[in-house]
Amino acid sequence: MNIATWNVNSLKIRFDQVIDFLLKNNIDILCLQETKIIDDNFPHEEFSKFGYQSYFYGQKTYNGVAIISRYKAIEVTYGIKNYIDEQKRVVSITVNVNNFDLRIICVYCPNGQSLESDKFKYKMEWFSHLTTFIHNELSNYNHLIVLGDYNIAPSDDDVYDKDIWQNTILVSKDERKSFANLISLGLNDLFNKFYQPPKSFTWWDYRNYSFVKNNGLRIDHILASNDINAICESFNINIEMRKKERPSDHAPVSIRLKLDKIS
DNA sequence: ATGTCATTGCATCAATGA
Repeated sequence: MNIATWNVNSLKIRFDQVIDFLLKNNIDILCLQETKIIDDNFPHEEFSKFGYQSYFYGQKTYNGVAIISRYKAIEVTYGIKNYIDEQKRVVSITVNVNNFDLRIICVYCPNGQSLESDKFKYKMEWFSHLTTFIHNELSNYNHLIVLGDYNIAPSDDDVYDKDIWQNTILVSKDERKSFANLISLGLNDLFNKFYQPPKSFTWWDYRNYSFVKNNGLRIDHILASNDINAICESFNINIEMRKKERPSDHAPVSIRLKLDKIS
């Protein structure tokens, strides 16, 4: 089973690339962020032509998340439970595979803009509510994956230049502490399960020839409970999608699970 | 280089967010 996450920066612009990615990589479940499309305009019929169900939570202009799945959801949750947020950043589904419930939580964390910004306060508050939500979800689901654009580079290894990326948004102590705290609930960053080449990133700024210089950050993550960690057999950053004409500024990130080993 | 890209409003570009 192949599961992926991708900040597409407008589903309208990137729809054909999404289909291409799904089919070429035999993706079963794909989490999307920054769909930037209202629910009335979501192309669920187009996805269904390719055999996928869509679960979406969008708004005008900004944010917007969706899960594209070959498995029909037996449960869908919109947003973070017990947190009123007008920004559409989280959608979750439960699917039943081999008689096990698999919980998929698609997240688009706030960017925060700068450490002095009110948006940074929102980012930290939002992350705290996310952490409470995941804590609760982990007590209900043994097979759980939280994946998406976290807008946090967890360590200095996750930035192309640690002197430039120091005490700024996306790398600050507070953000890294929040991320580590989320992990400590009982999650595994699946990136760390396998050997990865140095300077592996998932996002490159559109400006300054960042991609050709590999001036990137690793801010898109797939976090999973121990039971999922145990059956994960590969982790990949699908960098080829970033090389395409008119790409998203993020590359998709994907994992493969060995379902016959699920327990 | 604050160097790109996508969206919106009311526009044939400026403002905004990332």
